[in-house]
Amino acid sequence: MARSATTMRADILDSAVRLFAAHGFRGTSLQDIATDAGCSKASLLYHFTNKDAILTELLAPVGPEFAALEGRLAGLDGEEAARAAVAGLVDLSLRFRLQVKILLQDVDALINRPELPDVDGLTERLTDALSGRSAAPQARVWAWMAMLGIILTSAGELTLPEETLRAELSRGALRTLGLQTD
Amino acid sequence: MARSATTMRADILDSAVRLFAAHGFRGTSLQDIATDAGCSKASLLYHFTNKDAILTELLAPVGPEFAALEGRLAGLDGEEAARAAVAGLVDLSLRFRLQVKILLQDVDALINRPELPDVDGLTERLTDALSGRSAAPQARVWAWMAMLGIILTSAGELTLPEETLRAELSRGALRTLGLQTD
DNA sequence: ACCCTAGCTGACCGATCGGCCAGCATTTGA
DNA sequence: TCAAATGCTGGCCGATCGGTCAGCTAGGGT
Repeated sequence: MARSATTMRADILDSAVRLFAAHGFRGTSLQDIATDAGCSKASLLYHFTNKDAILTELLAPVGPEFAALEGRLAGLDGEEAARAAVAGLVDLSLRFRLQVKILLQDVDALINRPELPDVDGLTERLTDALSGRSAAPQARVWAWMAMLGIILTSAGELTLPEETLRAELSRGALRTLGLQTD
Repeated sequence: MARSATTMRADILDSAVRLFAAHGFRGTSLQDIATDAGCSKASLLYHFTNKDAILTELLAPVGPEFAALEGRLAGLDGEEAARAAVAGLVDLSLRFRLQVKILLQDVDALINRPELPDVDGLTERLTDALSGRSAAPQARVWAWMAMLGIILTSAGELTLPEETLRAELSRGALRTLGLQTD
């Protein structure tokens, strides 16, 4: 027994999340993950029932976090809700950069997974919060959520310190949404 | 001879651009394209040397258009350049929605193709145009270019009339870049 | 009438994919 | 000490991938 089951699973997930983010889910083979994790392909399938289960598990922590954010937003209204949503989503996206990238790459195939947050619900809540501010709040919400996702995935090109990135993302989001920034 | 060579090539490209945009380059097989185009897989490879050649050809019109835009921007400075870039990129992205979606889905694998525009050059030019306006203009440029791309690909969710979309995209971009909007 | 050629196809190929399984090696508990 | 359980692996399977090829069919030029 080289590594404990817990360690092995963690190593596999670490390799998988990096490779999925770099080359996409379809573009990463089980052999790629195995090589990166330093074990055999068969060993992967001993610890995980199949390739999909690996994806499910590494996305698992994302869902509850988004749900919690949505719960927090439920008690707020209008501009207050929008500002809280911006702060929350920027924070979550920074903490789950690789997962966000994976989601965006195969968004059409992954969007309806049960373990993922209800993006439609979040979008709707944001749209409601901003209603009356524009003829097309829907477009703005989509716009900055998209911006948020992609910019976080440009890790290679964007070599900004995390604090600068966080500030710029929040400012850009608030501006896009038509809210005043300090 | 069922269809002329010209018609057949056009039909194949039409099927391919839609399927690549919907399911990604890797997620679309030659058989998928053939079925959609109403011919055999072997017929595809009679008209195109390989799968990659199909992608190359349907992306071909994008490169020169972006190069032309970059040329136009070369004669401008500062805010004027930024506003022209916004208008130009919004226009191009609206005209090449499917191609932009394909590019964004496999951006890491496709970014360095010779037939594609020099995105780095464009980004650099925009960054120059905005220098002095922010501590991190690079982040803003990336942000709204990303936003622009993704928002255009959300065709299913976003059912806004093109004029509204164009106006919202331009306004959002200008705001993100820190420029005033009427 | 003829043939030549352009358009097209089914059958097939090697490579690679996700996944399965019999069995080996190491640790653990009685 | 020894058997059971756990971690792990090489080898194999069927499916599917992109791509090749010999050959069929239908017009068009002479």
